[in-house]
Amino acid sequence: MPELPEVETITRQLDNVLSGKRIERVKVLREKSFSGDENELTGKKISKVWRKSKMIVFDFSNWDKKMMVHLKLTGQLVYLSGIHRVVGGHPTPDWVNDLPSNSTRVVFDFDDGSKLFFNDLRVFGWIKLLADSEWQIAKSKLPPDVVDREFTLEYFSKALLKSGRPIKLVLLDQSKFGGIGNIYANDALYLASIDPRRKARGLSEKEQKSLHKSIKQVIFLGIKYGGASVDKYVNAAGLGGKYQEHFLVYQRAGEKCKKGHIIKRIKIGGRGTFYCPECQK
DNA sequence: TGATATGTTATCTT
DNA sequence: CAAGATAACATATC
Repeated sequence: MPELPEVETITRQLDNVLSGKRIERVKVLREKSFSGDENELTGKKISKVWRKSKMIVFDFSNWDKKMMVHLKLTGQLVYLSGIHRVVGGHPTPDWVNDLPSNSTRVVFDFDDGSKLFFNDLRVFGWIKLLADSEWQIAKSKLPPDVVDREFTLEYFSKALLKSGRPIKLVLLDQSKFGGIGNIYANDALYLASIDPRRKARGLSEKEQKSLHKSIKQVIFLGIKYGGASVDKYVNAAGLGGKYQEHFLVYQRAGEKCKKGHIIKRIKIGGRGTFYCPECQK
Protein backbone atom coordinates (compact mmCIF):
# COMPACT_ATOMS: atom_id res chain seq x y z
CA MET A 1 0.00 0.00 0.00
CA PRO A 2 2.34 2.70 -1.19
CA GLU A 3 1.94 6.04 0.51
CA LEU A 4 3.64 9.36 -0.01
CA PRO A 5 7.02 8.27 1.41
CA GLU A 6 7.16 5.17 -0.79
CA VAL A 7 6.06 7.18 -3.82
CA GLU A 8 8.67 9.83 -3.05
CA THR A 9 11.34 7.17 -2.78
CA ILE A 10 10.56 5.32 -5.98
CA THR A 11 10.20 8.64 -7.76
CA ARG A 12 13.70 9.71 -6.80
CA GLN A 13 15.13 6.37 -7.88
CA LEU A 14 13.30 6.40 -11.18
CA ASP A 15 14.39 9.93 -11.93
CA ASN A 16 17.97 8.75 -11.49
CA VAL A 17 17.71 5.85 -13.86
CA LEU A 18 15.14 7.09 -16.39
CA SER A 19 16.09 10.68 -17.09
CA GLY A 20 17.40 10.90 -20.62
CA LYS A 21 16.14 7.47 -21.59
CA ARG A 22 14.18 7.03 -24.82
CA ILE A 23 11.08 4.86 -24.97
CA GLU A 24 11.18 2.30 -27.72
CA ARG A 25 7.73 0.91 -27.19
CA VAL A 26 4.95 0.49 -24.67
CA LYS A 27 2.86 -2.62 -24.25
CA VAL A 28 -0.44 -2.32 -22.45
CA LEU A 29 -1.45 -5.72 -21.12
CA ARG A 30 -4.53 -4.49 -19.33
CA GLU A 31 -6.69 -1.85 -20.99
CA LYS A 32 -8.01 -0.41 -17.74
CA SER A 33 -4.53 0.37 -16.45
CA PHE A 34 -3.67 2.87 -19.17
CA SER A 35 -5.70 5.75 -20.52
CA GLY A 36 -4.66 7.60 -23.65
CA ASP A 37 -2.74 6.28 -26.66
CA GLU A 38 0.38 4.48 -25.52
CA ASN A 39 1.79 4.54 -29.06
CA GLU A 40 2.32 8.27 -28.72
CA LEU A 41 5.11 7.48 -26.29
CA THR A 42 7.25 5.71 -28.86
CA GLY A 43 10.44 7.65 -29.46
CA LYS A 44 9.86 10.09 -26.59
CA LYS A 45 12.70 10.91 -24.26
CA ILE A 46 12.05 11.17 -20.51
CA SER A 47 13.43 14.38 -19.08
CA LYS A 48 12.30 14.17 -15.48
CA VAL A 49 10.35 12.02 -13.02
CA TRP A 50 8.78 13.75 -10.04
CA ARG A 51 5.95 13.49 -7.56
CA LYS A 52 2.81 15.40 -6.68
CA SER A 53 0.69 14.01 -3.87
CA LYS A 54 0.86 10.25 -4.45
CA MET A 55 1.11 10.66 -8.22
CA ILE A 56 4.27 10.08 -10.16
CA VAL A 57 4.71 12.46 -13.07
CA PHE A 58 6.92 11.91 -16.13
CA ASP A 59 8.10 14.90 -18.18
CA PHE A 60 9.44 14.49 -21.71
CA SER A 61 11.91 16.38 -23.87
CA ASN A 62 10.20 18.46 -26.57
CA TRP A 63 6.79 17.04 -25.95
CA ASP A 64 3.95 18.75 -24.20
CA LYS A 65 2.29 15.74 -22.63
CA LYS A 66 2.82 14.28 -19.19
CA MET A 67 2.53 10.71 -18.10
CA MET A 68 1.02 10.23 -14.68
CA VAL A 69 1.13 7.10 -12.56
CA HIS A 70 -0.94 6.37 -9.49
CA LEU A 71 -0.13 3.15 -7.62
CA LYS A 72 -3.24 3.14 -5.42
CA LEU A 73 -3.32 0.00 -3.24
CA THR A 74 -1.25 -2.55 -5.01
CA GLY A 75 0.68 -0.79 -7.76
CA GLN A 76 4.42 -1.23 -8.09
CA LEU A 77 7.10 -0.16 -10.52
CA VAL A 78 10.08 -2.33 -11.30
CA TYR A 79 12.92 -1.07 -13.44
CA LEU A 80 15.18 -3.74 -14.86
CA SER A 81 18.52 -3.19 -16.52
CA GLY A 82 20.44 -6.44 -16.69
CA ILE A 83 20.59 -7.68 -13.11
CA HIS A 84 20.20 -4.20 -11.68
CA ARG A 85 16.75 -3.47 -10.28
CA VAL A 86 14.98 -0.45 -8.95
CA VAL A 87 11.77 -1.40 -7.22
CA GLY A 88 9.10 0.52 -5.41
CA GLY A 89 5.49 0.50 -4.42
CA HIS A 90 3.49 -2.37 -3.06
CA PRO A 91 5.84 -5.12 -1.84
CA THR A 92 5.13 -8.51 -3.40
CA PRO A 93 7.35 -11.31 -4.67
CA ASP A 94 7.34 -9.53 -8.04
CA TRP A 95 10.03 -7.32 -6.51
CA VAL A 96 12.45 -10.17 -7.04
CA ASN A 97 10.73 -12.56 -9.46
CA ASP A 98 11.02 -12.79 -13.22
CA LEU A 99 8.86 -10.33 -15.11
CA PRO A 100 6.36 -9.90 -16.61
CA SER A 101 4.21 -11.66 -14.00
CA ASN A 102 0.47 -12.15 -14.05
CA SER A 103 -0.04 -8.82 -12.35
CA THR A 104 2.01 -6.92 -14.92
CA ARG A 105 -0.26 -4.37 -16.62
CA VAL A 106 2.07 -2.18 -18.67
CA VAL A 107 5.63 -2.69 -19.93
CA PHE A 108 7.96 0.04 -21.17
CA ASP A 109 10.92 -0.91 -23.36
CA PHE A 110 13.80 1.54 -23.56
CA ASP A 111 16.29 1.92 -26.37
CA ASP A 112 19.16 0.61 -24.27
CA GLY A 113 17.35 -2.67 -23.61
CA SER A 114 16.23 -1.84 -20.08
CA LYS A 115 12.58 -2.14 -19.10
CA LEU A 116 10.05 -0.68 -16.71
CA PHE A 117 7.17 -2.83 -15.46
CA PHE A 118 3.98 -1.46 -13.99
CA ASN A 119 2.48 -4.25 -11.89
CA ASP A 120 -0.81 -3.89 -10.12
CA LEU A 121 -2.53 -6.87 -8.58
CA ARG A 122 -5.90 -5.27 -7.95
CA VAL A 123 -5.97 -2.91 -10.91
CA PHE A 124 -7.01 0.13 -8.90
CA GLY A 125 -3.94 2.01 -10.06
CA TRP A 126 -3.54 3.71 -13.38
CA ILE A 127 -1.29 5.38 -15.89
CA LYS A 128 -2.57 8.21 -18.01
CA LEU A 129 -1.34 10.59 -20.65
CA LEU A 130 -2.35 14.20 -20.22
CA ALA A 131 -1.64 17.27 -22.32
CA ASP A 132 0.38 19.80 -20.33
CA SER A 133 -2.56 22.22 -20.37
CA GLU A 134 -4.86 19.59 -18.86
CA TRP A 135 -2.25 18.84 -16.23
CA GLN A 136 -1.83 22.51 -15.35
CA ILE A 137 -5.56 22.81 -14.78
CA ALA A 138 -5.73 19.62 -12.72
CA LYS A 139 -2.71 20.67 -10.70
CA SER A 140 -4.13 24.08 -9.89
CA LYS A 141 -7.07 22.37 -8.22
CA LEU A 142 -4.94 20.11 -6.05
CA PRO A 143 -4.43 21.06 -2.41
CA PRO A 144 -0.89 21.28 -0.99
CA ASP A 145 0.87 18.08 0.01
CA VAL A 146 1.67 17.69 3.67
CA VAL A 147 5.35 18.03 2.80
CA ASP A 148 4.84 21.28 0.89
CA ARG A 149 5.72 24.66 2.34
CA GLU A 150 2.09 25.77 1.95
CA PHE A 151 0.99 23.13 4.44
CA THR A 152 1.29 25.47 7.39
CA LEU A 153 -0.27 25.15 10.80
CA GLU A 154 -2.68 27.93 9.82
CA TYR A 155 -3.74 26.10 6.67
CA PHE A 156 -4.16 22.87 8.62
CA SER A 157 -6.21 24.46 11.40
CA LYS A 158 -8.50 26.16 8.92
CA ALA A 159 -9.19 22.87 7.17
CA LEU A 160 -9.98 21.17 10.47
CA LEU A 161 -12.44 23.84 11.53
CA LYS A 162 -14.55 23.20 8.46
CA SER A 163 -15.32 19.64 9.39
CA GLY A 164 -17.26 17.86 12.08
CA ARG A 165 -16.16 14.45 10.87
CA PRO A 166 -13.77 12.22 12.81
CA ILE A 167 -10.27 13.66 12.65
CA LYS A 168 -8.91 10.50 11.07
CA LEU A 169 -11.22 10.80 8.06
CA VAL A 170 -10.24 14.41 7.59
CA LEU A 171 -6.56 13.45 7.57
CA LEU A 172 -7.29 10.98 4.79
CA ASP A 173 -9.29 13.48 2.74
CA GLN A 174 -7.15 14.05 -0.35
CA SER A 175 -9.12 17.14 -1.31
CA LYS A 176 -7.96 18.96 1.82
CA PHE A 177 -4.26 18.12 1.71
CA GLY A 178 -2.42 15.50 -0.28
CA GLY A 179 -0.43 12.56 0.84
CA ILE A 180 -1.68 11.10 4.13
CA GLY A 181 -2.72 7.47 3.85
CA ASN A 182 -4.05 5.04 6.41
CA ILE A 183 -0.67 4.07 7.88
CA TYR A 184 0.45 7.62 8.57
CA ALA A 185 -2.96 8.84 9.69
CA ASN A 186 -3.03 6.18 12.40
CA ASP A 187 0.55 6.76 13.46
CA ALA A 188 0.34 10.56 13.42
CA LEU A 189 -2.70 10.44 15.69
CA TYR A 190 -0.88 8.15 18.08
CA LEU A 191 2.14 10.44 18.16
CA ALA A 192 -0.12 13.38 18.89
CA SER A 193 -2.05 11.39 21.54
CA ILE A 194 -5.37 12.12 19.86
CA ASP A 195 -8.29 9.70 19.63
CA PRO A 196 -9.04 9.11 15.93
CA ARG A 197 -12.77 9.43 16.53
CA ARG A 198 -12.58 13.00 17.81
CA LYS A 199 -14.37 15.61 15.74
CA ALA A 200 -11.89 17.57 13.63
CA ARG A 201 -13.52 20.80 14.70
CA GLY A 202 -13.17 19.91 18.36
CA LEU A 203 -9.37 19.82 18.61
CA SER A 204 -7.77 22.43 20.84
CA GLU A 205 -5.11 24.73 19.40
CA LYS A 206 -2.50 22.77 21.21
CA GLU A 207 -3.74 19.53 19.70
CA GLN A 208 -3.85 21.01 16.22
CA LYS A 209 -0.26 22.08 16.58
CA SER A 210 0.83 18.74 17.93
CA LEU A 211 -0.94 16.83 15.16
CA HIS A 212 0.45 19.10 12.45
CA LYS A 213 3.92 18.37 13.74
CA SER A 214 3.26 14.64 14.08
CA ILE A 215 2.09 14.36 10.49
CA LYS A 216 5.30 15.88 9.20
CA GLN A 217 7.27 13.71 11.54
CA VAL A 218 5.78 10.37 10.50
CA ILE A 219 5.91 11.25 6.82
CA PHE A 220 9.51 12.34 7.15
CA LEU A 221 10.41 9.15 9.01
CA GLY A 222 8.61 7.20 6.31
CA ILE A 223 10.64 8.84 3.58
CA LYS A 224 13.83 8.18 5.45
CA TYR A 225 12.84 4.59 6.01
CA GLY A 226 11.43 4.01 2.53
CA GLY A 227 14.83 4.79 1.12
CA ALA A 228 16.15 1.58 2.53
CA SER A 229 14.01 -0.74 0.47
CA VAL A 230 14.94 0.18 -3.07
CA ASP A 231 17.70 0.60 -5.58
CA LYS A 232 19.83 -2.33 -4.69
CA TYR A 233 20.29 -5.90 -5.65
CA VAL A 234 17.34 -7.49 -3.97
CA ASN A 235 16.97 -11.04 -2.83
CA ALA A 236 14.05 -12.95 -1.43
CA ALA A 237 15.30 -12.52 2.13
CA GLY A 238 15.36 -8.77 1.79
CA LEU A 239 11.77 -8.52 0.74
CA GLY A 240 9.24 -7.02 3.07
CA GLY A 241 11.55 -7.08 6.07
CA LYS A 242 11.70 -3.43 6.96
CA TYR A 243 8.34 -2.44 5.68
CA GLN A 244 6.42 -2.77 8.91
CA GLU A 245 9.17 -2.48 11.48
CA HIS A 246 8.45 0.93 12.81
CA PHE A 247 4.71 1.29 12.69
CA LEU A 248 3.58 2.81 15.96
CA VAL A 249 0.06 1.40 15.92
CA TYR A 250 -0.86 0.58 12.33
CA GLN A 251 -1.71 -3.10 11.90
CA ARG A 252 -0.66 -3.85 15.45
CA ALA A 253 -3.97 -4.63 17.13
CA GLY A 254 -3.44 -6.69 20.29
CA GLU A 255 0.20 -5.68 20.55
CA LYS A 256 1.64 -3.17 22.98
CA CYS A 257 2.14 0.49 22.21
CA LYS A 258 5.33 2.27 23.23
CA LYS A 259 4.02 2.70 26.73
CA GLY A 260 2.92 -0.89 27.10
CA HIS A 261 -0.82 -0.58 26.52
CA ILE A 262 -2.75 -2.83 24.22
CA ILE A 263 -3.48 -1.39 20.78
CA LYS A 264 -7.07 -1.63 19.66
CA ARG A 265 -8.63 -1.92 16.24
CA ILE A 266 -11.88 -0.19 15.32
CA LYS A 267 -13.58 0.99 12.17
CA ILE A 268 -13.98 4.57 11.13
CA GLY A 269 -15.76 5.29 7.88
CA GLY A 270 -15.64 1.61 7.08
CA ARG A 271 -11.83 1.54 7.24
CA GLY A 272 -9.51 -0.17 9.66
CA THR A 273 -8.27 2.14 12.39
CA PHE A 274 -5.66 1.39 15.05
CA TYR A 275 -5.15 3.32 18.25
CA CYS A 276 -4.21 3.10 21.90
CA PRO A 277 -7.22 3.78 24.14
CA GLU A 278 -4.88 4.73 26.98
CA CYS A 279 -2.58 7.13 25.18
CA GLN A 280 -5.03 8.71 22.78
CA LYS A 281 -7.77 10.85 24.23
C1' DT B 1 -19.29 -19.16 -0.35
C1' DG B 2 -19.14 -14.87 1.66
C1' DA B 3 -17.11 -11.32 4.33
C1' DT B 4 -13.16 -8.39 4.55
C1' DA B 5 -9.58 -5.21 3.19
C1' DT B 6 -7.85 -1.35 0.70
C1' DG B 7 -7.23 4.54 -1.63
C1' DT B 8 -9.64 7.38 -4.03
C1' DT B 9 -13.39 9.28 -6.29
C1' DA B 10 -18.06 9.36 -8.19
C1' DT B 11 -22.49 9.86 -6.80
C1' DC B 12 -26.17 10.19 -3.86
C1' DT B 13 -28.38 12.51 0.63
C1' DT B 14 -29.05 15.72 3.68
C1' DC C 1 -23.74 24.59 -3.03
C1' DA C 2 -21.47 22.11 0.79
C1' DA C 3 -20.60 18.48 3.94
C1' DG C 4 -21.30 13.90 4.89
C1' DA C 5 -22.27 9.21 3.80
C1' DT C 6 -21.83 5.49 0.83
C1' DA C 7 -21.01 2.75 -3.30
C1' DA C 8 -17.77 1.36 -6.66
C1' DC C 9 -13.56 -0.50 -8.50
C1' DA C 10 -10.60 -5.89 -8.41
C1' DT C 11 -9.10 -9.70 -6.28
C1' DA C 12 -6.50 -12.31 -2.77
C1' DT C 13 -7.07 -14.07 1.67
C1' DC C 14 -9.43 -15.53 5.69
